[in-house]
Amino acid sequence: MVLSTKYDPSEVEDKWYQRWMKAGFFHSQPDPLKQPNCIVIPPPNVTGVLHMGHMLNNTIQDILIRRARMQGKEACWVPGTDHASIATEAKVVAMLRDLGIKKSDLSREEFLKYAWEWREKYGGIILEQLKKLGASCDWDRTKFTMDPDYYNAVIDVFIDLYKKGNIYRGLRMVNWDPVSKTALSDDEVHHKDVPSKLYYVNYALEGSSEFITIATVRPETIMADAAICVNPNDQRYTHLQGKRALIPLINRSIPVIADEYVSMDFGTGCLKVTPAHDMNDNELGRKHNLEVIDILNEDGTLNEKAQLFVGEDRFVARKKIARMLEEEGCIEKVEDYISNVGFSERTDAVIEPRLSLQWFLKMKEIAKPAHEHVMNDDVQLIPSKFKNSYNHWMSNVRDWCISRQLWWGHRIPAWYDKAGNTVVARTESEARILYDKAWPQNEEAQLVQDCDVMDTWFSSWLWPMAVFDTSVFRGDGNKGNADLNYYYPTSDLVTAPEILFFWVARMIIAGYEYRNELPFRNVYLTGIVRDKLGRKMSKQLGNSPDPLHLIANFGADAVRSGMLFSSPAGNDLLYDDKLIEQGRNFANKIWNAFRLVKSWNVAEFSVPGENHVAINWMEARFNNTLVQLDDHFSKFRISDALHLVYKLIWDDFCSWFLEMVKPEFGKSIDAVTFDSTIRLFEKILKVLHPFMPFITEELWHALKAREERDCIIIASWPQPQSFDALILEESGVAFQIITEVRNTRNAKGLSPKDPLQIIVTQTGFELLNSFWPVVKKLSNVNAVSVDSGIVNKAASFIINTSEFFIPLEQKIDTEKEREEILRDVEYQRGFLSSVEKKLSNEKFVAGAPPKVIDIERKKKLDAEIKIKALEEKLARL
RNA sequence: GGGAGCUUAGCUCAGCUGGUUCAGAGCAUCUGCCUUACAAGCAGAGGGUCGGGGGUUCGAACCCCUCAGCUCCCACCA
Repeated sequence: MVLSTKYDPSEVEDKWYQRWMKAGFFHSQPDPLKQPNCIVIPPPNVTGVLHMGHMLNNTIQDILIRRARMQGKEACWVPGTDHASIATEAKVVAMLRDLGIKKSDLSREEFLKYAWEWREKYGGIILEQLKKLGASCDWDRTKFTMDPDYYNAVIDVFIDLYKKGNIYRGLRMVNWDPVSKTALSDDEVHHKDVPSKLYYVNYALEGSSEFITIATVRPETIMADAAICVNPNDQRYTHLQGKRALIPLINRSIPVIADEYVSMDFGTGCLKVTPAHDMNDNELGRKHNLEVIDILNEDGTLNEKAQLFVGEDRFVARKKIARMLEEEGCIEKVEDYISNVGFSERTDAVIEPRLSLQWFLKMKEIAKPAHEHVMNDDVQLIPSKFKNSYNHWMSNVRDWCISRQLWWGHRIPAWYDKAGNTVVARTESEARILYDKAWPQNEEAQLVQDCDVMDTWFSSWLWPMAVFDTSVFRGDGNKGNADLNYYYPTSDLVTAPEILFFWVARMIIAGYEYRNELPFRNVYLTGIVRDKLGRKMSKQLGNSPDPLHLIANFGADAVRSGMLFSSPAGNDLLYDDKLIEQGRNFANKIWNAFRLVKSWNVAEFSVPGENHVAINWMEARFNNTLVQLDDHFSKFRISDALHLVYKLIWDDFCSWFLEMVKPEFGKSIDAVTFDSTIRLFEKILKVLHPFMPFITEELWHALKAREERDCIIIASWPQPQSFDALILEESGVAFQIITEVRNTRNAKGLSPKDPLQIIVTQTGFELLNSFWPVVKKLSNVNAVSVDSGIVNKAASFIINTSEFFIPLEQKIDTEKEREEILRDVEYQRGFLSSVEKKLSNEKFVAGAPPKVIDIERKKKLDAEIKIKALEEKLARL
């Protein structure tokens, strides 16, 4: 069979993925004889499509899980999707809009029906895409955060935390979108600078002719004012504290209070406090027990409490009020001002800070164990620099607003009567029982369930436990099922640093709350994938390549390794097509190494002869690399690990080893060398497998005939074996000589085909030991002679103080030679003098460790010998 | 405004406890090669005052101070 010189991944990849699935290699179940190694996937949005961030993330997880599997651990990678309430609901709303259906025209049940249909249709796409990448997930365990049992678990947790007194309902400022009439999370609000006006408004001081002037960009909110506030250290206003002022136009009396929050150098140093319509004012109001006067309707128009312009839109009202204030003479002046305004990501409406009833989880107590166990490294963050921001966040943790004004999600299990009496229960009938017990006199009262759903993170924070067992959250002392007890705590979590607080911290909190245990031991935080301009790759910007196209064009192996070439933990990955090409080229290199080996004729009864050195050397090199490789893995230096394997294959195996043992054209290879080569090739494929699963599996089978289930995916990870360090040292010398000879050829314009001669002293010969045959073969020297004498008319080079000569009668340019040697001597002298200076420094000799001094002495000696040799060489010319 | 981090070759980054060839790797560039596995390749080469300045030390890319520039997170000044 003629094999193409180009590796074609297209058929190979699908074929092997199917076979792995069919053989059940991804499947896992508790095995007491094996060590569990579990990763739960950060569940992608159910409506999502694969982007480059997912690719990187999941490649790393797959690498970890495949290596664990090969190490004989019970490797379990649990996949799944997140219902992503906000994102999904937005998509469904948009889809309905295209159909001419408004969400407001639908009942909750009707809307959810559409949402579930949508989920059925598109929810599995992203998981199918992961398969293309080669993700070796245990697909039988696929979980969705709104699976019925998962749904109930989330409800159970809400009820449990409510019973414990950790969940409460309260008024809070939210980002209100007056167009879609819903609260938004902070992430959905974008701040923009907009030119606006700063109005200086005079408030009359009660019982005085004096005025207080405040500065505001929102004069329409003066009717909601609850106080005027000055800085207590502001001597201009000391006399005002404790007095009262009158709101212009409506003449309502408000107190003048003092708080250091007010900056003295902004505006006039007097602040109007409007607790209902500003986040900071609200805090201030709470601190000073101010009245909250909400003058806005949910659509952004003014209500009766405003007294003026009732029913007018806030922006219309602003202009009218400003004019009215002007007419009344209450405006001191108006300045142009750039104000930072929040806009809705979805409707682009100006966000209105608005008070509303929301559910909260008290965080301070519940977060304590999660805080401690990260700080003491029970849960290890990689890279550890994230501990700092984790610490900062956990030290200042605020109560978590867990309700959202949406329909798609886990509905809050709270029921209210008309008076606002509240019961929390799993079902309406349970709620009824609780209610009747608590308010027996209200038998006839209607109970209505809360309309809101819970924050998405309030379900995904249970993920590492809930994927195995959703029954442990009932608070009935359930100790969990066999899977949970076996796989939990999981081993590693791989995710993006952006959600360290949203998700990771909360999973740790839930882990300690419901299992008194950490959810995972290591958190590997990947970087963000950016384009060449440093922008985050996103669908909106359209700057992200389609991962599936990349896989189709280059192969999953190439995409995986390409991304990994340049992505240290916690550092952003600057995406470049070049990276993927590098991955593809790498796959091709391996393919061609295979083609070479495949082409060999094996002579059955021959002896390895001189190939012994090559085989021993490659074994040593492999084992040496393996030790470093395992070390990199233990520290999650995945990119470094790949670089190591890359070098092992490209440089050591292909450039050196295969060239060493490659038979001359037309000749056959001896059986021992051939078998050793196959064995080494297998080992190399094994350590590459986690990174490039497809090509390694393909070649594993192409190298030799195998049993049905003898696949590399479950082959054993090689154990490092002791190796001959000396042989690596000797090879270093040999490789230097080969390079020098090649250089000489380059410099003298000689073809690699022209055989050369090397003459060397006895000490030089000993340096090489068994590597002479290798040198002869790879540098194409046909003879090596040992001579203690000096060779004239020769190119020469010095390695470890021994001089090597290549006789080249005609080709020597004495002048050029002399210049080069002089330059070298000069360098060596400079080096020597710096070493001597160091050694003659008493403080150095007294202070430095003996090891370091010995090294310096040796450097001195070597330099002296080298200079002597160079000078002799010079004399000869 | 609060917090964290970064600055090393043209680019992306390693450099672990201050001490061997420690100034590195990959990519890119340049030179010569279609040599019988691979031009998606082979053999070589050049390229850096380790952001600036100061200090500690026998010794600093690494520790301290300072200045400059960049990035991220949190809170966003009426």
